[in-house]
Amino acid sequence: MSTFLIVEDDSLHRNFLREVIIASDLECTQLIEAADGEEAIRLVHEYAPKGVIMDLQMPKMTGVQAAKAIWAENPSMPIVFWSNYDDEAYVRGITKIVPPCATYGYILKTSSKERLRRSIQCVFLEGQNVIDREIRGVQQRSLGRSEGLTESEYEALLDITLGLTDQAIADRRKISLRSVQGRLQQLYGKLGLIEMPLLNGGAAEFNSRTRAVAVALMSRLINEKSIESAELDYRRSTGKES
Amino acid sequence: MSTFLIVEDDSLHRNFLREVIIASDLECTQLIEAADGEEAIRLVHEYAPKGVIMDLQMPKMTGVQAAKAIWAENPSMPIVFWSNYDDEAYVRGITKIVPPCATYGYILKTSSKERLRRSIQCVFLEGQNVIDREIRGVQQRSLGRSEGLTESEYEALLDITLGLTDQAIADRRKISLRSVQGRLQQLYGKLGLIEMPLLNGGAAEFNSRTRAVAVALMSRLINEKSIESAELDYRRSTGKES
DNA sequence: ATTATTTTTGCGGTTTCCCGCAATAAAATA
DNA sequence: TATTTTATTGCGGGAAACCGCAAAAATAAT
Repeated sequence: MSTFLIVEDDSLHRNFLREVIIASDLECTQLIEAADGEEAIRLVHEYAPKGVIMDLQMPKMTGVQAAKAIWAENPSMPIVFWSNYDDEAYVRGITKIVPPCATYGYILKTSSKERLRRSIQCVFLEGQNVIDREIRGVQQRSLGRSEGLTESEYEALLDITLGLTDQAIADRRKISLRSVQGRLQQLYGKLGLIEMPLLNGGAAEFNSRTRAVAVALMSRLINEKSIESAELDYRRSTGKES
Repeated sequence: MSTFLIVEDDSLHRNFLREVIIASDLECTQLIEAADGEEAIRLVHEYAPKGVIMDLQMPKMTGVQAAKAIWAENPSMPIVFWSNYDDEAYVRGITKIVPPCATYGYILKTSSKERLRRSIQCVFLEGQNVIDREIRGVQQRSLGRSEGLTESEYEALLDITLGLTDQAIADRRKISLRSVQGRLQQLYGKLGLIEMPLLNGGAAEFNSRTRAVAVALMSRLINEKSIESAELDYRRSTGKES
């Protein structure tokens, strides 16, 4: 007997997933459902399902975080991520935490029912990793003329997005003040903030720091969820008040 | 004969809406659908439906913008917004553009089928305005100890979110540099940025400017979509390159 | 081991931001 | 109209941020 877990907050989508799984020729004898990450973790614990299929965007806890928790206990658990977005923030988050032995899939919600069904079969039956083509593009998408961001730069981006000062970042990352500024400089360059030739002799139009956040947000390098988890992360690493 | 228009990018939700409308005892003889704002505007033009029901979050164009365009030509068109979010950014956007003579509804996607059906009937049959209770809360929700933001302050918030410098804001809004800073000061206060007593004698932990953006984002005062439309707005008001 | 390449760091100077104090100007209220 | 309240502006100083230049340190490549 095999159990599968659906993690998805929208009930319409949950029903849809249920249908697809039933139609997938998995020998699925039990189907359990969770509406958010915490519940998912609990249910995995309790039922030890054969596989999980989950939305990335959920209340309380990102799918990425939930997956991390699940994999922490159960590194080989197959997980299919079914998401609306091709945000770099998500993809980066996942590829960073997927254990070598785990099989997983990343399917966009715009995919057809057929494609989703096939992908589910590939992951849960064949143990293959399946990543939608559109996503693979994101994995090494270059932003404008430059290549993607370094881990350091991405970190710095999150830090300024949180509103930290240079000094605070320096303390946190254990590097000098000037290094922080160096990384930011690098970041600004890659985000294409420095090219404006300042046509009119007037003052600068943009503040690099805040503009960087805006650009990153608009080009989906980061998103609201990633800000929230960065915030939690920061809180945990400093004052331990929840 | 009466026509209704569904505007929604997610096909599952579109099907759901179709079902509900059909079950609503509207004398609906024709049901047309659009997957994004532009298409919606076109279809309204072409079919002159009796009413529109639309998602707020869509590709290319926010529901708010689409509604604005529709109401510009057809100020009395009844529109039901069906949205995932109770973001202040959306609510503020809508209440700013709804014409006095228009009837509209704002229903959350978490509402039950029944409630949605009833709401649709109220709007399209009875010409009532229907706003989910959870939303009404947002309309004058107070942020922390303070009341909501002024229009000026909200504007300023968007401006710094875009990454504009104080000077650029001053130019744009036709006020002095110092006024901009005054408004920001006000904003920082309302966002609760100034209370940290700076426990350790160390340097400031947060940069007010960027921190304000982070806080606003996390408390849903603004969202990604509102940034994007603010960006367009700004571009249009200055260099007119698209 | 040696040579490239990248990162980190320091110095110094300019710009921008942050904000208290206080005088107008404008708007709301009595 | 008189009075309160609120918003705008100027002044001024201290704190961050921004950034070019260039040396030292750490990494990667040959």
